Amino acid sequence: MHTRRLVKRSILGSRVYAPSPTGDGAPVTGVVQAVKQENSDVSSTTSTTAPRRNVYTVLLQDGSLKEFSEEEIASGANNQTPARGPLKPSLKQNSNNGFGEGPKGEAPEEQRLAEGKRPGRPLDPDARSVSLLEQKRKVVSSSIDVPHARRSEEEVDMDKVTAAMVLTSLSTSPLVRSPPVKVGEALVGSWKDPGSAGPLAPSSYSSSGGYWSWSAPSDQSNPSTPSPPLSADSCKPFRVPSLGNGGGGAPGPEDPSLDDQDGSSLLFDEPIPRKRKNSMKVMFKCLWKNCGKVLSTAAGIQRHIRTVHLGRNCDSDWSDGEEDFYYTEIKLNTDEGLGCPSPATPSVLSPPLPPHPHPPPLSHPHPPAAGPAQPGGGGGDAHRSPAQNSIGISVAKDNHGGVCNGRLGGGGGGGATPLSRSAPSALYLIHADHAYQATAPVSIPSADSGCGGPAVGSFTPTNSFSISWQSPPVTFTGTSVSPCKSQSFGEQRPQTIAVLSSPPRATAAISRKVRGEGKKCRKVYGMENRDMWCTACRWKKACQRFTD
DNA sequence: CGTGCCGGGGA
DNA sequence: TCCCCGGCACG
Repeated sequence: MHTRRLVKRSILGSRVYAPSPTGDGAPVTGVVQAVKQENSDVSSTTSTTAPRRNVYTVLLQDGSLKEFSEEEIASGANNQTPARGPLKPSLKQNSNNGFGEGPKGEAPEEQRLAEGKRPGRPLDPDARSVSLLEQKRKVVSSSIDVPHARRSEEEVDMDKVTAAMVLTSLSTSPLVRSPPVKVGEALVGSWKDPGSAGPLAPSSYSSSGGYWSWSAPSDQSNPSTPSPPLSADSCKPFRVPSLGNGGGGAPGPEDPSLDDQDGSSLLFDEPIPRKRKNSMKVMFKCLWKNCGKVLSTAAGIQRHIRTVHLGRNCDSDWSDGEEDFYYTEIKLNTDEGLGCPSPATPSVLSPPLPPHPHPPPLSHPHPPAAGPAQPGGGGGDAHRSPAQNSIGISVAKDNHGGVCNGRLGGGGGGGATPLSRSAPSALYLIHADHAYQATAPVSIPSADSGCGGPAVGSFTPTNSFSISWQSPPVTFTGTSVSPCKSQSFGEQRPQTIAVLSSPPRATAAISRKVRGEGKKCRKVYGMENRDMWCTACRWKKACQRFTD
């Protein structure tokens, strides 16, 4: 297919680690500017094992150009990587993964993940995928990095960053669960037999979070559980069957439905106290400061980020995965929350803007505006540095209390780990919307859940949150959360999850928004001028014009 | 009782 | 998506 072409393309511009030119041992990152091949083996481009030597011209951070051999680049950073060729495998992977295909971020991650999880894969050597993963991590984490200032620090945080990164992308790839259902509809039965709970309704995706109850047992306690059918064929099957999207085509319309389905279905894994039609919605929110753009599809948001913020409009195919970090998956109980972006609400914009010492990131002109007070973020143009790091993931939403935040950040108030840093921005955005729900950092009533034991496997952020979000605390209080249903990352390190685990469950401020004291349209204009009201008022919604 | 607004429903 | 309204909580 187009594999080869993609490969070529993706190598240039790739970020790689290279041995420090100064010899101090610290690897540096650079961008591949050119590739030269020194061997005659070039002809056999396809073989991964063929010993051929490439020389990569790498543009280092300091702006200098340097040439490295594959080995150099490899040893520079991937020394713990079990793989052989440092670049080659990854490149191949990239292309295979459909890196440039469309909704990247989606398939690739899960593929890797799936591969990693599934033992005994005959086809692709695990090493390869692993190495890719490794490489990708490095790559992205380096590129995601903010100003150059904090180099060393970054190195330290690399792990967290990368971990979170992976989570991020995972969170946007619901497909990881879908294969079993879609591919093997007939097989479903066999999977759920291990008594892994019946909620799995084969025929309806949206009915329950069957995926999760399925995945857990099969992974942990039920070694005997038959592995998913598609394991036979390594990567591609994932996408094809689940998306029904044929070749690396347009992600477009299909995604939303998938996402939504997945998202919502997962949410209802546990017996939700009540109905509610379509209260949960998975959205993807751009985390660039002042850009609260919310799209319903991962692909969409990625495209948005790529074109608008990263300035990569021309070649929509090309992506190094950076977008993944600039958006977050969020769940909305109702779209209302994020919905009210700008509507003539001067007051909304006026709140004190926190100082933003950040110099605009290279190559992106950013007005010195600040993001926080922006609710819907419908906010204007402002392209800003991404919210410090979008690793907040869907979690972000729950960071209100910040109660637990400290935990993960190591308690450091000023903690500047990428993770903790990510929280604030996201928090702002959401907080603005649900301020009323978040009051003070109240801890969860429950004894063992909540912040106390976020790391406890059973506590899953995204889901439980979304669910408990509006339901009375009571429902949540207990351990209502079922063991395994983190919406976005079933099999993630609890650590990261911990971040999310600061559930919004403020015992207080449950009910409704405090009644606004300020004047509302009704008062201001009176009934007779109803047409002058803001639409919200007209519709008996929370007034948008005179917010408090 | 007036008001703000949530939740839900109709077109 | 736009619009309306029942109904609840608050003051």
